[in-house]
Amino acid sequence: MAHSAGTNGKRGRNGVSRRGLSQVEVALVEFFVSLADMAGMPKSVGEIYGLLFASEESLAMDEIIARLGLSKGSASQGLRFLRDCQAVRTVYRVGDRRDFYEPELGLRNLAAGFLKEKIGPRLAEGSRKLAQLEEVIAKEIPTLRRVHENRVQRIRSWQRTGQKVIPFALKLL
Amino acid sequence: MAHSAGTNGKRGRNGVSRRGLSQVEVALVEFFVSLADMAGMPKSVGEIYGLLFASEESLAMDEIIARLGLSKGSASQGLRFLRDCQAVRTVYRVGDRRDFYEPELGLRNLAAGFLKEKIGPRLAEGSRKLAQLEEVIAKEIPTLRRVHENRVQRIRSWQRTGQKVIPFALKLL
DNA sequence: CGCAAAGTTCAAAAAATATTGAACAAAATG
DNA sequence: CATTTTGTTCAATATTTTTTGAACTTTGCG
Repeated sequence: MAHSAGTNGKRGRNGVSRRGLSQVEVALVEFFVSLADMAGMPKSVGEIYGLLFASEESLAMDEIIARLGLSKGSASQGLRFLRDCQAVRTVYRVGDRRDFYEPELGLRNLAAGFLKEKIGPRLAEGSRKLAQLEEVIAKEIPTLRRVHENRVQRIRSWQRTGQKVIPFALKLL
Repeated sequence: MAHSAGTNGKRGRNGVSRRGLSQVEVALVEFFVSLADMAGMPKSVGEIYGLLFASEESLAMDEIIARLGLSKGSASQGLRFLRDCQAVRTVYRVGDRRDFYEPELGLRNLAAGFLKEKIGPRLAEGSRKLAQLEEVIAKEIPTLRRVHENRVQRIRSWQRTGQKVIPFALKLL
C-alpha cells in the first residue's frame, strides 16, 4: 500500500525522483492536481491526468499505479471518471491486452466533456426543483406570492442567460 | 447545537415548517445549497444565501442563525465568504446596530465576484507554477525537452484562450 | 473449459472539510 | 467607563469525501 516514497529519495541525472517521475512530471502532476481541486474533482483524478499529460506515450493502468503509487481502486475509479468526461481516451496496442490511455489535449473537448458530465445533470436537477417550487409558490397568499414569483423569475433569467452563453463560449474555445 | 427540528413538525397555514421557514424558503435554501455544493462552497454558505434570496427584507446575523439553526461561527464565516465574493451586501437600518444583509441578484456581479475571489487567485498561482516548470524543462535533454515544451505550450494556449473568453462571457451576462 | 491477467466494486480506514461553541475583541449605549 | 450587544476566531469535534485493498467479475488465451 503506497510506499509513499517518503520525502523523495535521490534525485537522478535527469531530475528523476518519486518512484520514477521526473521533476517535470512531478510538476505537471502537481499542476493538474490543483486544477482538479479547483474543479472539485478528487486529487487522484488530477494526478492521473497530469501523468498522462506529461507522458509522451500512452500508459496502462498498472503503469499509472506503479508510477504514482496509488491503489488499484483509485486508479480504476479515476480513469473511469476521466473516461466519462472524455478527458482521456483508450488506445490499443498490438499484442497487449491492457487498455492504454492517452489524454485529450483540446480545451474545447475537455470543457465540453466536463460540462456535459458534471455540470449538465445537476443543472437539469435544478430545473426540476424549480418547477416544483413554482407549484408551491402558486398556492401562497398574494403578497408573498408576488415576492417569490419575482425571485424565481430571477433564477429563470439566470438559466436563460447561461444557456445562451455556454454554447457560445464553448465555440470560442 | 442545532435543535435540528427533526423530521419537521407541523406544517402551518401557509406552509410553514423548520423553525419558521416557509415551504418556499426551504425549497430555495435547498436550491442554493446544491448550487453552492456544485461550486465547491460549504453548505452553510448556500443556506445563508438561499435564505436571504427568499427574504423580502434584509436580515441580521442573529435572525439568520435563528431561522437556519446554524452556529454563530458558521454564520459569521459564511457571511464573510459571501461578502468577500460580493454575493451579499450590508444594509443599514436606523436605530439598530446590527448589520443587515441583502443578496446580490445580478448574475453578472455574482459571477464576477466569484471569479475574482475564488478562481482568480488560483489561476495566478497556476501561472507562477508554470513559469517555474519552464525553467526545469529548459534543463532537460533535448528529446524530452521537445515533448515537454510542447505540452507546456498547450497549457499556455489554454490560458490565453481563457483570458479572452472569460471577460467576454462576463459581458454577456 | 481452466487459467491467468486485467479491471471493477465496495466496505472499512484515512484524510480532508465544515461546523460548533466558548473565549475573545470591538463598538455602541447609557 | 462599565455594561451589553454584536461580531470574530479558532481548537475541538462532527461530517463528508477520498483512498485503500481484498474479494469479485470479466476477458482473452491456449
